[in-house]
Amino acid sequence: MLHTIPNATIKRLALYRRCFIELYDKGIKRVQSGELSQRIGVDSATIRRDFSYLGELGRQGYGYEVRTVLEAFNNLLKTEETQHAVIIGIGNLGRALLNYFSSDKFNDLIFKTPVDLIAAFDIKESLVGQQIGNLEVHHLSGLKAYIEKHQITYVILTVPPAAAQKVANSLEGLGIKGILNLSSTVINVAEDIRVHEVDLNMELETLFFYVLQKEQGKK
Amino acid sequence: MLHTIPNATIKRLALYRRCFIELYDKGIKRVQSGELSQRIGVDSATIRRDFSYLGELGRQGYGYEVRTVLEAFNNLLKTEETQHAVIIGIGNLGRALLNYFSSDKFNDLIFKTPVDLIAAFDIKESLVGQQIGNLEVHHLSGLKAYIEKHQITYVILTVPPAAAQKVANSLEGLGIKGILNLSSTVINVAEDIRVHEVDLNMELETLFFYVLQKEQGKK
DNA sequence: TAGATTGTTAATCGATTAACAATC
DNA sequence: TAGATTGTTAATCGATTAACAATC
Repeated sequence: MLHTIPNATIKRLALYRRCFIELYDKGIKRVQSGELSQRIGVDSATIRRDFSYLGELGRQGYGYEVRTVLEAFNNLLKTEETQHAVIIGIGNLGRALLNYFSSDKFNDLIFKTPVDLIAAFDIKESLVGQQIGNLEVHHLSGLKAYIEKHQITYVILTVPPAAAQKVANSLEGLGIKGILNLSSTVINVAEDIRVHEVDLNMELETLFFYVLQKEQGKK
Repeated sequence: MLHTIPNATIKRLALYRRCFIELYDKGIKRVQSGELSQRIGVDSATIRRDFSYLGELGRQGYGYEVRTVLEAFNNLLKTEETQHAVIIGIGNLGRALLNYFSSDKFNDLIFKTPVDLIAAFDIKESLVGQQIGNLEVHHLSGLKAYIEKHQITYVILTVPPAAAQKVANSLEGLGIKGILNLSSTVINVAEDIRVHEVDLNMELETLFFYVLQKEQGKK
């Protein structure tokens, strides 16, 4: 096992894990790199190479034990302190994410969730106090105190674009490690906070550019 | 101008376009590659190289005219027939996307939208006939007829994971070019349909893996 | 052992970027 | 013209993958 995982591999880890959770759910006990390749569309040599960064997970002439690989992922996800997250902005997108993440069904050896979502925030008075998913909505004014008290390290940002930078500013210096930014605008924060941006508008446009390119290739 | 745009460039095009729309909104008339680099975190040489695939957009010693670049993007987005999309699955995520895409504010020279979202589908009888955003919800049973009648080429898929493959199957052979798959599961469709997958759960996990890696690098 | 698939080597491919000539 | 920044060349870097030795 080498100890620096390349960026290209990191980007595929979540895909691998989801695939193995699906296999586990289906009761499939082992799988080979060639079969995985077909399922997820990644070259089998790339898969073997990627897995080798996580340890020697397979057995020659046999393949990979589903359970062994899932446990390797959980070891990777295991951290000294539990990681807590809050979500800010309870519009439709915020609600969708609350439903994904607040279902506390899995937290055992196989299905450890990397981050526990424990609270929701919004500026709208009418939402404050409501229960959505299984979390209570707090007012944005209490954000800083909450983050400090509960040692929050991750933030899911689903506020409108115009509010994003202001909220992002208020997150600095509180020990936040990462922001999943779904606000459709770039935010600037201190270097020590990792921002991962997803813009669904851009995703549709990227799909469109790919199709366009493919069509032009034909001519 | 070269005529095959590399994959790495295609993945950045939407980011560039969004940035230029923001600049235009702010009334900024020109911009240089170095300044762009700071805004979006892409090396200035990469930006110049990427732009050169779209034509000679800049002027030496001057930079890029914001309007000129936006027009170049719109030429790229311009297609012989208008591209229509439907959204399938009107849960919270579906609603969030409806609000993004059904606002028909922009469709001029500067802000051409690549795809027009024109209808929504769900299997729930209670939603059918309702107006969400500015679109009407149809019953899923009418999907095939609708796609054929209105020459739909793009589908935004926001159904639960368990329903995704079945819906995807029903989309084959109808002229669909691309699917934006937000259903949190891999779908298998014919080769001629491009699938672009976004899983918000995986995105959070990827952020977590990046932070983990960064922390381990420190030790 | 024989058969099969992993883990890894080495070659190939594509993407990034430093550096600078072209040129506005 | 002088100054500046693009567009592009060429070098570097990182990712992919064919091929196979290691080994279960």
